[in-house]
Amino acid sequence: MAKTAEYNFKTIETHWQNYWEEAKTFHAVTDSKRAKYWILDMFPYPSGAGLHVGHIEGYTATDILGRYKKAQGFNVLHPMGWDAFGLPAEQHAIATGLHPAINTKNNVDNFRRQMKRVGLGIDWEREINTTDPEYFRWTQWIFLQLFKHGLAYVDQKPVWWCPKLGTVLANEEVIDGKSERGHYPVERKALRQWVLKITAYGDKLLKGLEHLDWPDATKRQQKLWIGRSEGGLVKFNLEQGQSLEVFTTRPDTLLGVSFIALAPEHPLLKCIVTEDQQKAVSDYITQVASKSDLERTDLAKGKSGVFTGSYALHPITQERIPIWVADYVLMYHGTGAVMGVPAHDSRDYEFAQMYHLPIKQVIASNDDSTLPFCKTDGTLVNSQKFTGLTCEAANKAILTELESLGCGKTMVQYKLHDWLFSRQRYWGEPFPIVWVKKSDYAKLLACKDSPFREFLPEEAISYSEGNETFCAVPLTSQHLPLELPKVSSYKPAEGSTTPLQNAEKTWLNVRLNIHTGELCPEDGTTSEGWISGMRETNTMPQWAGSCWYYLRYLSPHYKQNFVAKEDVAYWGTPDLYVGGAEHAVLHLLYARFWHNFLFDLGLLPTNEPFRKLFHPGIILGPDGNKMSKSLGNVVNPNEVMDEYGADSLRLYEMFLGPLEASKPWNLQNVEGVFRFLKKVWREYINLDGEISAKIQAGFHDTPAFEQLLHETISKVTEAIENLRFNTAIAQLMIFMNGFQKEATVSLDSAKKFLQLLAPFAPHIAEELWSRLGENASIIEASWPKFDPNKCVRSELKIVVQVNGKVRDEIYVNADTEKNAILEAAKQAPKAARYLQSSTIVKEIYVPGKLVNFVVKP
RNA sequence: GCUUGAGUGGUGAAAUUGGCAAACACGCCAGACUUAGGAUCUGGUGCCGCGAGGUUUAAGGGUUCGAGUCCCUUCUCAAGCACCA
Repeated sequence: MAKTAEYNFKTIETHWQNYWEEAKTFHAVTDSKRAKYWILDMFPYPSGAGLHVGHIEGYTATDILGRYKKAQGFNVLHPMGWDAFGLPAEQHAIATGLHPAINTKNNVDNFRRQMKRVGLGIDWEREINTTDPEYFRWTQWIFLQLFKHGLAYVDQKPVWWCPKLGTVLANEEVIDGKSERGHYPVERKALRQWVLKITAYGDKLLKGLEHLDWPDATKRQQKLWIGRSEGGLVKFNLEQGQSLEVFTTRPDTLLGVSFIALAPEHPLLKCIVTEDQQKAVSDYITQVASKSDLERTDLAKGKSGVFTGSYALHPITQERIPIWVADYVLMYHGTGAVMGVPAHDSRDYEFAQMYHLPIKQVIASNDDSTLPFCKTDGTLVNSQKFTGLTCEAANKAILTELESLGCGKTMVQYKLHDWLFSRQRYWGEPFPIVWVKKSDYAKLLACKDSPFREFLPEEAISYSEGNETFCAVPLTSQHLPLELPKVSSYKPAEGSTTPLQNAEKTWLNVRLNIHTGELCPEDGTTSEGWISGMRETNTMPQWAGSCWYYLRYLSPHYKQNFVAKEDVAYWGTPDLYVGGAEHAVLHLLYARFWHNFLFDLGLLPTNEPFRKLFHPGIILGPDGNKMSKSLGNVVNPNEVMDEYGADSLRLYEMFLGPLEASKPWNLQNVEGVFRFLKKVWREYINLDGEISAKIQAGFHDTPAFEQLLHETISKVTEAIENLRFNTAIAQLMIFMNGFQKEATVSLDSAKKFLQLLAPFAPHIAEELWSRLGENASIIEASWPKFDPNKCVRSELKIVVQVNGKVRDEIYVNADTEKNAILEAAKQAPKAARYLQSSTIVKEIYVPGKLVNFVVKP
């Protein structure tokens, strides 16, 4: 390349980006002899809008760390991929008729090009894409493992349905009664859906959190989301014979029960409402049903309810307890019924007051017993033989009593629900499942060596329609990947719910040979060993592919398994995971679930995927609001790169503020970092395009400059380790200001500075490095070593305070004794003025820093 | 409402265990070099005051020789949760 005199970032940046690609600078190879460092970014959804400034913030941060670790001698793995299934590509397909794969490929190409333009040191040979059949082959395979082990099932319970998106959503995807994507209203609807039994991992997911180096807020959020609560299940017999169960965390308050409240959706209501209450109850249920869930859970409104006319019998006292229906009881939590203890639960108290139900205090405390008394640090009163026990003791005693009466047991309840795992979309992984009639399933069960037994669960997964029961047959490894069929439309047809039902009949209806494992389109013929079935037409949610993508980076081309044993043995799990906090109870929970599960199968060496997690803050629009199209405050990073270059963009984003802070985009500051880079260039390259004469090989730097260099090495190193890139850049600027003031600087120091700069502004660093005569990439050179001896000062500055106020400063030799320093401090002219007419009552000396005289007038 | 964070110049922000508040940068002011400056360099820039000096980390109180940092109260903002029995 021509050695220009100007800082021509365009030429430089293109040149070094090509160099890294050709030299495979960032290609990582499994090498058990070297220490590894694996940095993981949350992979992006390749949207049509291209890379935005938030992506660049996180990816630059990890790139800086990766380049730094590489210079430190680590075998660094910094891969990238695409979370490419999802709604926008599908909507684009609906609008244009173009297959989503085409749109996805264009977007991916654009994202990759932009990432290269930012200068990210990515190992592109490990690029993965969740929509690649060779990738989702293993997503489907892991699903089948879950299926085989009884962790995937179908259910008809009411689920969140979003009419606008035309699909069901998981609990975690519903925020304040609206869809996470698009903020559309959702409603409850009963549909047959696939569900993953994440609750089976509730305890493991909770316990596993303890040892993770994650932001506290994120751990707390997951903990609350899992919402483990211990308590008891209490059975109340009804007067007329049936029984109902309630879950309670407070068995100690059992003797204070004065009513029972059922959720309006509770199935028992159909048969227990007495005749004279029939109309009131049904009117009430209709009224509640017309409200959205949001309205129902709105705290601003009071509680309401209606008496059913029926009574339950208290399991211990045999008292008659009225049964009510009340909207504050939620069907989807616990048993959908609660025991009302007004004296010790604020909601029950409010309800009892409103309907004049008895309030029986059964717990009292010495210092405060105003009702409702909801704390658990009291003792029991009015509770027969349990009176006098502490709450804790009573919880156990009452549960034991209930158990012996056969109407109670201890129980752990989770707020976490099983994970709704199917979507009514086209652009997702098809389920490798075929539904067959129960009678045909029996044939399969009878065939002991059927290939279809590979993923067959112990208990059949089935659903009924009319008089027929259908059972789920898992495809075998041989059938994977099950690719998406061509469809006539990406929208569900009238009367159907899924787009895949638009596929050819030859895809939808198939025949299986239970002996050979063969699978072919249905042709209406029957012969021995063949059974007929229908494909599952739901697809998996976008979270599926992101549940295990990080593992695929380790063996992206491996055919025999989702990851190669030797690769995962070497790389383990990421040393650092960087990505947005918005996935706290979505991706970060789901991926932990899958990883824990795969660990339990013995397929992974560790149970937790992400030991260390960091959330970069959101970059806000210039107006301080979240960037959004509707506010028109979305900024385009390309414009900055056009005008100032990628190195400036990187420095700018890192210099905006602490990485974890939300901070507004403030383009004025880009000038500062651009000037800094121009200054670096000018100091190294003279007007003829040659190395500046100021940089001299073999020159001995002044001690002060050497000290500045080593302070800079120390501060930059520490700042990178702690991801405090803004302060690292400030220190680089301080160094450069000092550099500028020197008449001559050693070649050695000039090189060391470039090495410190290289992770942040890699293009200019590489360019100057090579102009200084180096042949290899700057990142191959080992990171400068900090020498504390260079920073030892012979003279110390001691601040002199009087009564805590700074009055003067003195300079002393580093080896001066304490008493001599105190004496010198007293002599300091400005300080002496304040000491003259007073008596010193105390002298404080902080070694090497300050002296404080406490005086009295 | 509950939980958890945070609040420092005109702006983005710095500040090891409590030890010189405002580093670095933007902006602004003045100057130098220039035909020119959106290039570059030099100096200044928290607030009050001509000055000596005083004063300042949301507000108030406390602990301490000493508090941006620790404790208490209040206010504001952000995030999360929101009838979870």
